Amino acid sequence: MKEQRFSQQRVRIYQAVQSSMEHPSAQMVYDALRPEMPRLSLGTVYRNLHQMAQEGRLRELEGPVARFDAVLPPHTHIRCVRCGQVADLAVPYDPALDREAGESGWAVNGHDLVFSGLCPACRTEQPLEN
Amino acid sequence: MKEQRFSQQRVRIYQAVQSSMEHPSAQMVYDALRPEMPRLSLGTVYRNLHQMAQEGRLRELEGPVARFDAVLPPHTHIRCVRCGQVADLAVPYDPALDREAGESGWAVNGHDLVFSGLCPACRTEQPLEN
DNA sequence: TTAGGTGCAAACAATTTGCCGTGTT
DNA sequence: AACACGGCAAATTGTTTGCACCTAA
Repeated sequence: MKEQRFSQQRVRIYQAVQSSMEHPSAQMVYDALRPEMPRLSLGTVYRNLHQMAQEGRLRELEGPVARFDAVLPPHTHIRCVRCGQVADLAVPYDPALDREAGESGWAVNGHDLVFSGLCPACRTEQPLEN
Repeated sequence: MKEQRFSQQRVRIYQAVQSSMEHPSAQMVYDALRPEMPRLSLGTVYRNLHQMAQEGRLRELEGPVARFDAVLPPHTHIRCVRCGQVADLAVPYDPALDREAGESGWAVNGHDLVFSGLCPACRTEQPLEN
């Protein structure tokens, strides 16, 4: 793997993910940093998030739009099907399952336990009629 | 909800998902049906898959590219990080977790338990150097 | 007959990439 | 100075949608 440098952009992007409670998407990180880094480009945000995910410095949560988490130990998430919000959830995550899954012929990396539903804000909204 | 008709396309699209072991994507369904339905369009495949998912006749598995499953009872999946293949996995799925998650203030729909790793084919491939 | 469905092409949205000048080491 | 990195804009990819014609009921 290539040598790593510490550009201001990379550092600030990492901090933006780490300091956010909302498991931000690339766009959210971009929006958060733009005020203080007006020349920042969205491509750079994507490049760095993806790179840090590959190095294992960030965790990428997949879905219709990718979210990022600076908390590395695997844990449970819940995603709002209406607004896309992602939050941590205090439901136990069982690493032992990975061993069990290993008997399948696959080389198992790990697993994601992701709930879905309506977040507190969205559940009170009008369900959109049709 | 609107009246449902049974167009040939919808029926064949459903059958294509049901008869496939591979949790096909829209593109895969399209490719599978094209030989026998040369005028089928990819838009129609997307429209029908999405509609049947909303009706609950299909289950949509999200990820970088959406996959569809005709087996409705929730169960465990595993996805290959290299080729994207999705398979069923004989790791127990615990519906009781949904009740537990309900204490969070969210209106919980359910959850997905998705492992990731390398499928038998990909694990023997050269890990791409860099 | 009449709503819902289809094909097609254009529109979109998320993400990736090539190029070339800049900044870190 | 060397090579990784950033900005920018164009390119890709997955998915959705508007419209005019078609078809199941």
